[in-house]
Amino acid sequence: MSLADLSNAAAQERAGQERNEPVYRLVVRSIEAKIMSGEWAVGDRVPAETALAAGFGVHRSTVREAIRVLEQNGLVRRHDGGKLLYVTAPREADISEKVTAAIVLQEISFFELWESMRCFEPVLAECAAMRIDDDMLAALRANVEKTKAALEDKQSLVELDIEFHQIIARASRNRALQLSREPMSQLFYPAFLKVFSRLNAGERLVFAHEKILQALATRNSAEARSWMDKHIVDFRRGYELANFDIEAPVVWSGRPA
Amino acid sequence: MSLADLSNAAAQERAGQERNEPVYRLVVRSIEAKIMSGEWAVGDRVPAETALAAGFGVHRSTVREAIRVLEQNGLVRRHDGGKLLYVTAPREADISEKVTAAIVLQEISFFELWESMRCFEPVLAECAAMRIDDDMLAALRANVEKTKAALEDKQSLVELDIEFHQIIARASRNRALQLSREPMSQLFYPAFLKVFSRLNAGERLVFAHEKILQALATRNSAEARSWMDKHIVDFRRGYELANFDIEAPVVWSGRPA
DNA sequence: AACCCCGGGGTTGTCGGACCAAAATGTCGC
DNA sequence: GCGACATTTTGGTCCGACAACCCCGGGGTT
Repeated sequence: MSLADLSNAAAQERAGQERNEPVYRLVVRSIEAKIMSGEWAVGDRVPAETALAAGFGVHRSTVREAIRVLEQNGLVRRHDGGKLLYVTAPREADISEKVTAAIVLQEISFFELWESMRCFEPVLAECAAMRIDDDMLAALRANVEKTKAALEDKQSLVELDIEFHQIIARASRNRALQLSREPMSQLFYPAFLKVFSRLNAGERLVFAHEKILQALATRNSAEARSWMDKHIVDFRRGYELANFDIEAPVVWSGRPA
Repeated sequence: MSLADLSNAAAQERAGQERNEPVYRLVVRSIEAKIMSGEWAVGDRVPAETALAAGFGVHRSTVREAIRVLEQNGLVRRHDGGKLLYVTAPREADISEKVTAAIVLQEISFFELWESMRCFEPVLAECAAMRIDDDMLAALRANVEKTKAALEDKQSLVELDIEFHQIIARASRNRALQLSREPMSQLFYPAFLKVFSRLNAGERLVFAHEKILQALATRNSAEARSWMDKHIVDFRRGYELANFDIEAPVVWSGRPA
């Protein structure tokens, strides 16, 4: 870190598009670049605010605003309960909230969400069939058993369903797809609760999950994909049967635990 | 906005999980809640920093840190060149950078990215076939014509390819899928440049694009999907033929224009 | 040697106040 | 009605300060 960094960024700016970029944003970009380029590796400790301020030749308040931005982007983080700041790779959760907010505020329809899930889930199942390991298979089996035992408890049913799909997503071993799916599922599955409250679809759900599990256990990716697709299509029918408007914007149901 | 807001948030916190949450975060949550609940509608002007500080009973610096967070989340924004802050719904671009950073720093492999694109693009093409309008069809035709004329200029070829897929994504009229695809494509298509530099694949690209365009024009969603799938699979072959390691982590190639 | 307690130093969170440039707004003359 | 000019807001940055708290190492105990 040095004084030159800001001048560099400023020069790049002059040649570029926007003039008069605030200093705190220059600081953000400067630090961002250090992290993305690997100069500051994940796990490294970030210098103290005062040190950064001195290094960049700006006031600590300015540095603090930059840090808030980086923190929000998940590029730096303080270990639970601690004060010290470390470089870190953004996590699912960092992204997920933001995508969730975007979907809600853009008033994206439930149909769009469903269509996305119909895009993701079958592919994830297909990938999972090829790559799932015994641990995850065991977890899935346990999940299905618990689901069978919870046919009466709508709330648990929904939670178990979410878990079922989450395990499959993990088993796909494709972090990019997981990243995309996570926020969707966050908004999608709560709709399950509404549907289950009106319909008695527990049996259908267990049936589908069993079929999918079986396909995964035998590493039959085509079957896994096909059953998952049926499962998702089936859910849409349930949604409409329960008399919900599929074109209505997705709604936001509070914070997670 | 009132003094009560922070006490509410603080109370919620005491009952909740984390103790000692910083005030600026309470301010964030408070404003966030106002926006998500619709109390502050999209398009409304956000009060001045001094007003907010007075309202919440905190120092202006504290409010500013909160604003940086909200700004980063895309919940508030200042209209181009202006100073005033307005409530707004997060946009693609807000999300996109963050996901991009996450993918790079998590060292996600190009294979995972490719698999994601193979998940998205065919579905997007399928949806587009059902919903594309004449304007977008015209835009696609123009794009393909320009591509034919630019067979020698690798750089333009890549840009036109990106545009081609972007138009289709828009034509799908599924904003949720677009949201997911955007960051992937941002990292994916730059790889095109590397491939095109080593292979002379312009003809194949134009051929595929023409087939896809034709399917879209005739609203044949099955064909659109199938050709797009071939197109993506084909790209992977090119990537390997050009002797790139498909398991290597995705790399970050600077800022967009 | 391993462990726990403790206190000083480092770091963050928050505050008060101040200045300037640029944007926003109001005013006036045409 | 509409532009040019004067005035008020507003955001960006800085200075300096202080308390609470974490961090880490030293010293004592087992």
